[in-house]
Amino acid sequence: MPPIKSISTEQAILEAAEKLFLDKGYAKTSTTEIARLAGCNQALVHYYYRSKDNLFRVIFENKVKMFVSSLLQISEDGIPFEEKLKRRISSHFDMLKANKKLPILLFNEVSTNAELAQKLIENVVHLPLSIVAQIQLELDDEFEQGRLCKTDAKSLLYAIFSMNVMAFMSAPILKLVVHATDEQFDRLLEKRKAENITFILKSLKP
Amino acid sequence: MPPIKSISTEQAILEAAEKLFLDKGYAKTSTTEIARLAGCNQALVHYYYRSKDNLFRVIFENKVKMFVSSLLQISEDGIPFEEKLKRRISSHFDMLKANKKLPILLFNEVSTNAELAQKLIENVVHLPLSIVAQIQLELDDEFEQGRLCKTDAKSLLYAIFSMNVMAFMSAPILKLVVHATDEQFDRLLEKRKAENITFILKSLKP
DNA sequence: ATTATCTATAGATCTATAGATAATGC
DNA sequence: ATTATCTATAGATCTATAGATAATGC
Repeated sequence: MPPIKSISTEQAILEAAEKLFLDKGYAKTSTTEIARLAGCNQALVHYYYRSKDNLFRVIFENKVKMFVSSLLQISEDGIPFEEKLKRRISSHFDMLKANKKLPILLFNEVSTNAELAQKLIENVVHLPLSIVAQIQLELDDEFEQGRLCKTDAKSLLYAIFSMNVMAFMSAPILKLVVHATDEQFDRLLEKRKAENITFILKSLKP
Repeated sequence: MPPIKSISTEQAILEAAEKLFLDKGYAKTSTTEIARLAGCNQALVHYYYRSKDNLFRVIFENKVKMFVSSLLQISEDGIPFEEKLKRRISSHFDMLKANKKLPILLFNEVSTNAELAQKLIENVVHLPLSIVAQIQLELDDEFEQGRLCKTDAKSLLYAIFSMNVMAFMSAPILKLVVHATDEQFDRLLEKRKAENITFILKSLKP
């Protein structure tokens, strides 16, 4: 059994790497820097994770799943559809808020590293597509009762995903443009969330 | 006067750099590789552009302006508002189609390179904000005539921007997931464009 | 003369590994 | 004995520049 202290170093490397990858991207982060932040020497990074590439994959395979599936959470029953939808948009937005830098990193690495993309995708394709079908059923039901217009579930999810993710992708630019403090920007984000919800709901009106 | 042939090498470096930066991002592209693709030796890259950093800025300052302002083109007069809006969404989408890899590159570099971000922003802040005001006027006018619901111009532009840009950001992932050929994917994109237009217009219904 | 191009190289990385030493578990 | 940690280093970059040579414009 490996002692607790060793697990802690292994973990420290993981956390340092995650922070640095998110801040600076894969290519601009060095294993030397990861080691420094983790408080150990650079050889240990390879001792535990073999290669920089592998370390990246270990960290982000789970994140990718979370990132994509967060939109497809199963929602509670016995709540009006509109309320359920509101909560879905809201919780997706909140997940992003807790992982502000994740979208850019993932999109960038997937698009500049074909091999990595392939490997990440293999583990994500089996997403809960059944939930998309479930949402489509609810949408059709609401449509037949005249409560909203005919809507394609994928289109709807795409719109939610786009608008929510874009809030955080464009944040670094926006921050510079509006010269907001972190607190002010936080309030801006909350406004953004509310607007996204309003906008999506409006698009569903019959 | 510099001879034509020299301008052509200078230009070749520029084009090689643009292609590589778009394909692999800033950090993963080396000046050696740029030179190879441009058909000259690596020292020339620095002879013409001084540093890799500067070369990047030369290329992308204009792109950034184009990227952001493409949504704010002045539209022709004497056309119904809805038609004008359709064209705006469509032409924004088409600009992105002609620069598929630009969004990811820009978002990534801005978020991982604070200094670069600052410099790029300084040149873009003076955007045609008057056009946003103009669009707001038209929206208010349409609202008063009962043709659409009360709508905030910035929110509307944000939605268009988000949904259009996301189509191209998510393309590399989507391509892998659906196993589409380039042609099939192109048709998918056209469908996406139509859906974005439909979705946006629906959200404006009174 | 001036500008463009090349060769060669300094100096700074950076990743990965070999091999020594220390710490831990049995 | 095994696992964790360290030092040291090979080998491969990569950016930027110095200095030589070739091409061009006057």
